[in-house]
Amino acid sequence: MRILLVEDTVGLGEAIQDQITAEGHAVDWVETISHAETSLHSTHYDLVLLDLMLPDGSGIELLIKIRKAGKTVPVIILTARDQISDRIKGLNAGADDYLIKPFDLSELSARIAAVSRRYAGNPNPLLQIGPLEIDLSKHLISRAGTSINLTAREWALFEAFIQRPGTLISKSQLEDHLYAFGTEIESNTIEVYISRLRKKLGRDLLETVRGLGYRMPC
Amino acid sequence: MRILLVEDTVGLGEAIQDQITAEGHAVDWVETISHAETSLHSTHYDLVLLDLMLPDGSGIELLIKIRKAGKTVPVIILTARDQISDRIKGLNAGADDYLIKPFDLSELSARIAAVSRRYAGNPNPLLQIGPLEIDLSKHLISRAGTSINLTAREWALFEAFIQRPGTLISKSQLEDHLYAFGTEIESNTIEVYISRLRKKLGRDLLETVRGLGYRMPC
DNA sequence: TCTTTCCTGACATTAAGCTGAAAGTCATAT
DNA sequence: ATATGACTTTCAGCTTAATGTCAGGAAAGA
Repeated sequence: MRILLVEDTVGLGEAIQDQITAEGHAVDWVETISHAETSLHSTHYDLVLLDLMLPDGSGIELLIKIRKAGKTVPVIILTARDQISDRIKGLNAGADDYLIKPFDLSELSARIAAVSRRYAGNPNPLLQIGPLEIDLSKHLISRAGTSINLTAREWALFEAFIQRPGTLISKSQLEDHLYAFGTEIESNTIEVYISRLRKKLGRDLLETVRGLGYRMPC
Repeated sequence: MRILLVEDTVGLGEAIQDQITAEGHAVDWVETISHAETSLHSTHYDLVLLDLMLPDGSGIELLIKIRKAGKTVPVIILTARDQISDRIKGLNAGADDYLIKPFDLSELSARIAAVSRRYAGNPNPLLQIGPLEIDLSKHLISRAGTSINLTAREWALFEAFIQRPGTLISKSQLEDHLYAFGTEIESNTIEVYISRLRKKLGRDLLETVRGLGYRMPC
């Protein structure tokens, strides 16, 4: 895989570069948004690692530009813990995953591996679950030809089930999947979103296992 | 295997870390409950080694939290000899094994090996018991293709038998398995649940040993 | 037979989950 | 700036399922 790393903290940038290189990927490391744009124009990347605090602007802007240009390259955002609201913005803007700084390099490797499995393996994975057709890379769902729109949160929740079909997933696991570390949820948000997903995608898409969690039948 | 070591005695922590690392496992060593929680949130562990006397509380509390969150990660408790009553609490809270300090490092290795055989060996254990197929990780039971739903309590009880097939298990042991330390049961609840399990899973699944307990034939 | 232990249907109570709607956030257009 | 609309979160009332208890009957052992 060829990876573009956009990060202006030199020490962290080097560490990430070393790690990824050691795993056999090709890394281009740039420190500004403008350099990143240049690189993205001239080269095809399989993955972008994007810091949000950059000298010439916010990484979010770059992400938005990338998506507006119709590029589907997966983007993983690297963000500091105190900018959790960025997470939402990023999800809305089309990020694929998040890492909260400081993070473990092995954690980064795992996410990269996940992305490479999800995308590189089959460039346009079309899942079929029941009557639903799901295009993971484009965040599109359709049933019988008509497309269904999910909001960022709804998609994030749905994704948790897609990744582990048939598996029982507890509410706290779902919270971990939806919310950045440290975010406290003090209501039945998960239940509400389960309800919305069912309404949009079909009542029998998600099975309740009372007291334990939810499961999407394979 | 990736192992989380929660231990605040520096000397002991180092010794354990060295030993485990030498055996090829990955160890994350933290010294407080709050750090342990952080790590558990961000990373998947195959095993937790948990000291009970920690600067910011008792390891038991952490263990209870882990189990309440529905996580089944195996936990081995490291405790001093004079806190044996903790042993009871720990077992009730869902610990998998115990080591009394001071312990031999080779003893620790043996326990870790046992756990790794039990869990990591078959990541998706599919048990076959009589006509039943049991997928432990997915909490699924099926007989002749049709799936059977168990409630949380029923599953917990069934689990006790799965873990020790062929073994005679007394009613009080089953109560210990089902109920948190301190919960008093003043009725024939266990009998009722045995009855319910038999109804759902088959009459001859569980054998009554009058006056002593129950046994699941292997 | 008598006693003890166990089984199981029924039921009140409690807990978990569902969902419409209000309130709060944020992004974009005016 | 302000308004608008989309999305998110919380709340409250409701529905449904699980739980623990009891009681009467069945089975086992003496």
